[in-house]
Amino acid sequence: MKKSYCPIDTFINTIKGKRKGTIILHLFQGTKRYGELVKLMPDISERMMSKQLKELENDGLIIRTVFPEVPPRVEYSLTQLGIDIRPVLKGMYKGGLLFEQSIEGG
Amino acid sequence: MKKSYCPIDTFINTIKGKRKGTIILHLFQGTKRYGELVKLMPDISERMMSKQLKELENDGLIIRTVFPEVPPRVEYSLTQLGIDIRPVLKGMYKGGLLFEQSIEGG
DNA sequence: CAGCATCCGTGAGGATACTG
DNA sequence: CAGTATCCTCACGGATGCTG
Repeated sequence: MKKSYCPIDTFINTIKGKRKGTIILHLFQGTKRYGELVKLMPDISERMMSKQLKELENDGLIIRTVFPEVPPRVEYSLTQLGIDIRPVLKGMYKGGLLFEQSIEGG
Repeated sequence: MKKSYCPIDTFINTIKGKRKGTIILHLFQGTKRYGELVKLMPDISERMMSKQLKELENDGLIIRTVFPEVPPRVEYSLTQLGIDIRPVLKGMYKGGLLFEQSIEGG
């Protein structure tokens, strides 16, 4: 993650990746396994899912925990930073609903 | 603007364009002329500025008013929809600050 | 003053196949 | 199960110049 000209751009650049917002939204429900996230979001390929997850991890928003089991198990959960932006994400969700209403309304 | 799989993606897709967040932030201060916006954001080219402004207009977030004068004058202001998302944008701004702190903190 | 036209490079993201 | 590797496309955005 790189500092931008304005904090709002820092924020946008961090969460604008493909379906990142939805991934975080799902993690608000609690820790999830990789396969669970894939099933929850059938429209994104596994390549994209792992890319986005890795970026979110690098940006300090989520934690990746590997369990040394067979078959392998990997769980994803939010960091404190990820939890902190929950109200913002909720606001964005509501904002998205507003936008969609304004489409339908013409 | 196109409806997405999840409202939060609708929102992100609408404001993820280059410097759109900052443009809206400036318009919270009140109506601004095209040249004012350009001066406020020297790092983005005029081509980009007019592109972003047009997209924001198409998405129903800002209003473009042309004054039939010589020399020409064009003013940009927020629509009700643009005003409605003010708290969200403010939250994103604060979230961006959090992210930047977490960079500096390591 | 407030743009648009044109050209072009880059990288985000899609499709498919393979692996520890 | 949870990824990675490879290849490819196209639209986002940069640079520059022109116009009503």
